[in-house]
Amino acid sequence: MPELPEVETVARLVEPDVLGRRITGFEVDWRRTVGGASDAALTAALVGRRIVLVDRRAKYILFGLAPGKSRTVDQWLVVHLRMTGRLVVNAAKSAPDAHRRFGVVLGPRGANRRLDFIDPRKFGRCLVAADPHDVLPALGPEPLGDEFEAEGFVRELRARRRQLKPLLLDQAFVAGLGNIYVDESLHRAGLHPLTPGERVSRPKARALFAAIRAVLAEAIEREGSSFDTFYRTPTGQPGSYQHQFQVYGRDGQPCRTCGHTIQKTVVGQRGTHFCARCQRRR
DNA sequence: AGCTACTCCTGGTAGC
DNA sequence: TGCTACCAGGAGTAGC
Repeated sequence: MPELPEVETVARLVEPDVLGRRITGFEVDWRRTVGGASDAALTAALVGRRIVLVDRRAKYILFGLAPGKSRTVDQWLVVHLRMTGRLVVNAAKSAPDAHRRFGVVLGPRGANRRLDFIDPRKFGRCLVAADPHDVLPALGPEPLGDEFEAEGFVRELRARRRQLKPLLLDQAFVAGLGNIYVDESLHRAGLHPLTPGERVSRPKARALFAAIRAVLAEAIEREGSSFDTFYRTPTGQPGSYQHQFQVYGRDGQPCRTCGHTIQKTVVGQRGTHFCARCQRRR
């Protein structure tokens, strides 16, 4: 599932193909993907503007749009891939994928292009807004950014009664983590997913802070994780971090640290993988 | 505050 | 082989 490393990879790889291009049109295949926005509203927000920046916040990809020859962003295209969303840049005249839900036609800079949003399960969203805050929910710090620092994290974590698994999945607590990287981070830090935040020692909380950053950075280096047919980079390549998984999807297999069998349970309706020996419950 | 349950979706797979 | 039933899961929302 696209989480921070996958979204970061998509944003980085799609950027050179779209930056500086002007939007000349769009094609809506599934209205709900654009939040129900009318063609008139989409035309007003998109057509005639140029993509002048590509950014990421949490699991959102942000396209900054500027009118005319301006470089000042006055509209945003905000994309969330959710479970099965993909972004691909195609030739403007090519036949769209059967699962395409939305396409943005990009005008001349060489051959015309089209930014296609492909999403078999239709959970993803492509929203337009004059201010991203109008469509983004409350989001915690970027785990790889400067605003994410150890002391603050330790303090916040130990102030919560919530279990670590749902707490780390909460985008308002830390932004960008999803099911895979929460399980991997907890294993690396040696913390049981059901441990309440307030029961985590200071050293363990620091270890978790470091684990989150290390896991995410390594996953970005490997362009994310691909273990089913869904996540691919915009060039069609799978990521390779799935080969580094210590617990996710490894239930029934031996822990690479201690040999104990990896378990899978359900926590808050989410499949949760852990090693009961490396991640003791206290 | 924070829990559970439900919703949105469909490709893949298990079971028969 | 062919059918049905069920599952995965990010995040928003409702109800408690």
